[in-house]
Amino acid sequence: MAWKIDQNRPIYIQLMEILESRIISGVYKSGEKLPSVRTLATEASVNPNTMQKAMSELDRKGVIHSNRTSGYFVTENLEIINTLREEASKNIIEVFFMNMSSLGFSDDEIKTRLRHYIDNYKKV
Amino acid sequence: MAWKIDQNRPIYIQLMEILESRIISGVYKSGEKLPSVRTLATEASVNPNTMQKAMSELDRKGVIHSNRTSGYFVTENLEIINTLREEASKNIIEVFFMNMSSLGFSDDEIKTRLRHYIDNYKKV
Amino acid sequence: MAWKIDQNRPIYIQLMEILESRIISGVYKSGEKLPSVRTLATEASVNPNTMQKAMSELDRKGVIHSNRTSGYFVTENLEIINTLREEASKNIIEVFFMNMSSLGFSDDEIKTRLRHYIDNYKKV
Amino acid sequence: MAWKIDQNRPIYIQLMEILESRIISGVYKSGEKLPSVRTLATEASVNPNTMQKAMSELDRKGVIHSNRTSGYFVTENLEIINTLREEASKNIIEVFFMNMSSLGFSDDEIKTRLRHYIDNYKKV
DNA sequence: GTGGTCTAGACCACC
DNA sequence: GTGGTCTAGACCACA
Repeated sequence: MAWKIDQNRPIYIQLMEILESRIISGVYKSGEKLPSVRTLATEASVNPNTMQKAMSELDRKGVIHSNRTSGYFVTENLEIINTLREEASKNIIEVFFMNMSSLGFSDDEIKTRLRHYIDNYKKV
Repeated sequence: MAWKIDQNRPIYIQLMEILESRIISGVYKSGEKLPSVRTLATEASVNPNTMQKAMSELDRKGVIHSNRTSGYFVTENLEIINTLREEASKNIIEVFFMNMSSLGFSDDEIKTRLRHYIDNYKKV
Repeated sequence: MAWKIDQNRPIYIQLMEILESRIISGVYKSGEKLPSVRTLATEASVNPNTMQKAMSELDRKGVIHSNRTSGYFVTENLEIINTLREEASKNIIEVFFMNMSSLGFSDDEIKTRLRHYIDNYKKV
Repeated sequence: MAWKIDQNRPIYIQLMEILESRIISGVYKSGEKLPSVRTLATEASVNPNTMQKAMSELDRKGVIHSNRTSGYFVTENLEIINTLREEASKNIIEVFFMNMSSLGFSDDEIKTRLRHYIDNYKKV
């Protein structure tokens, strides 16, 4: 996922989401060192202070931790990462059902269409 | 769906999408008169010309048609509306699988989580 | 033919053309009385003086003649009408060939297409 | 054909017609680059937006296509150009017969006069 | 320099 | 009042 920022929502929140998704997907693996705040800020075209805020929030959540002098590291606690993973999954699924409902699809229709899609495109 | 416009994509395209989703979901029903171009433009906070362009494109697609002096009407051709509906459905489902995949979920994991979600929240 | 006036050419010339075409086609028959200048001017939405000029020019050409007090009449001389007819015919044919030529059609192509059209739409 | 615009019909439609006739007649050949929107607009003394509309409609019809940054090009699809050519031809012929009929010429008279004209002016 | 999009403001025909 | 068209002027991404 690229650094696509929506100006209408707090930027540091969006930075957190992107970093979390990279951790979930394994771009940044458990125990690995993250790029420096300055590097990430440049990459994302945001102020380093904003990136710093995002990372200290992630630190507070236990997702990453700093070694004071040597930068940020992804947590070694796999349970935390797993929780992120579950939350992200549930969130995407909820948004999916919401999108379908808002177009007037009933739960049954959604299930039918899902099954149809899986049978045609995700066949084993 | 409100008139939430992303400035990075052509506005008239997004207006078309929003109007289509309203037709799909039945906010504007087959054969019904739409609000006037000017009214919709004001609602969406865009220039009337931009809304006009969106609507004439929808006209060209056959989704709506104009009666010159009496406004725009949703097509009576239910097949066209149904096609829109099918496309929208497929699109949402594809985005859903793409989002899950980009977080590292395998097709099997996605199915499992879907089933779990349905069993817990969409039980009959 | 209606009173369709092109503002770029002299109006009285166009009025003459329209009146002549009505005589050629028999709307106004040989020997018949024409509507009054004032009536025709109103019909055509032009100044009565302009219509008057058109008609006195037609008078000069011998196509119509005035009885001083009782208005204008189409000439009884069928040869004059016939000449008009021949000229109009030739003119339309010339414009036709010019139009085709200006689109790049050779004389042979034009003939072929004419024959094809006649065979399909003007069969006896 | 010059840029002769009739103010009573939509200008962009007439621009389309003129551009099409230039393509049919080979002024702009298949695959060739057209002058820029702005250049053509200046030539025709119309607003660039109006010319833009004409050209994007021609794009939609498949007659020309744009390379975004390098301008518009005439389609390489000769079939499309040929279709334009056939339609234009048929249209001119129909107008010709209509004009003759409206002057009171019967189909047989039209044929006779055509033959006469061809024999005298278009002899091989 | 190219096409593409958008806004602002105006005028038209139609009913 | 409706949609439709046009002009003027501006900004953008792309190469």
